[in-house]
Amino acid sequence: MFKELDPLLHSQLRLSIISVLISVKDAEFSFIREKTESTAGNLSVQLTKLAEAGYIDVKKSFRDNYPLTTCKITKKGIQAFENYVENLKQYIQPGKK
Amino acid sequence: MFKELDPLLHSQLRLSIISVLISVKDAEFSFIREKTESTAGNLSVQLTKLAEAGYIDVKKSFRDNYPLTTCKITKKGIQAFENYVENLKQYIQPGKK
DNA sequence: TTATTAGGTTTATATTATAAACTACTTTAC
DNA sequence: GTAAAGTAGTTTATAATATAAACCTAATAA
Repeated sequence: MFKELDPLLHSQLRLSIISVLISVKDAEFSFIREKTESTAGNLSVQLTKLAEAGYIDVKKSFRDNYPLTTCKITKKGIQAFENYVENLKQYIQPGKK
Repeated sequence: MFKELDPLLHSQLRLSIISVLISVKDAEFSFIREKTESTAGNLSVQLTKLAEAGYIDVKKSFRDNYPLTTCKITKKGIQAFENYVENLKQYIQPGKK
């Protein structure tokens, strides 16, 4: 009856991250942090998980001598997100086919 | 930016339960168990949580000598569900204001 | 040169979800 | 009438997650 909700996406913070990344080319750590209003530690952990799953690519570089982490959603990530949203509809549109 | 997702509803099983209850007058434990494909233990725990939050009413009776647990969503539960769905849209409809 | 800030990561703790074990009966078969 | 199996759950223990606190390294400012 109910399709499984990808546990990696069914988390408020990770879903926020993907939601932010889906509509931009890429995003910096601090930008994602502001948008999602998360702590750096939590964000770091969740970005790592999403990266390990292949949902995002994380690029580490330097800018003005400081480390800079940039994230970009992958095709797999987009696919997973779209699938998640599709499955979720079963839950939130009761009665609909 | 992102509104908080009610942690009580942002759980696959509890969301399934509410999703089932929202479209029926009431439902028996075993019916919910079948629809949600959950184990009895897990279901019992999650029903208790939803009841403690006032999202559902749980009625215990007997039928044919066996215990019978019947659940019904409350106004508060409906409200919470509608609110949850509304907030969730921010996450899954990127770009839409 | 030590104090503060940037930009994170790692580790520890608290919270959740899930599964396994248990309770309290009832029915069926011997 | 009593042992075995089934119904309908609850409780407890364990595994998985999320979050926060502490830490790290290097850069800049005082």
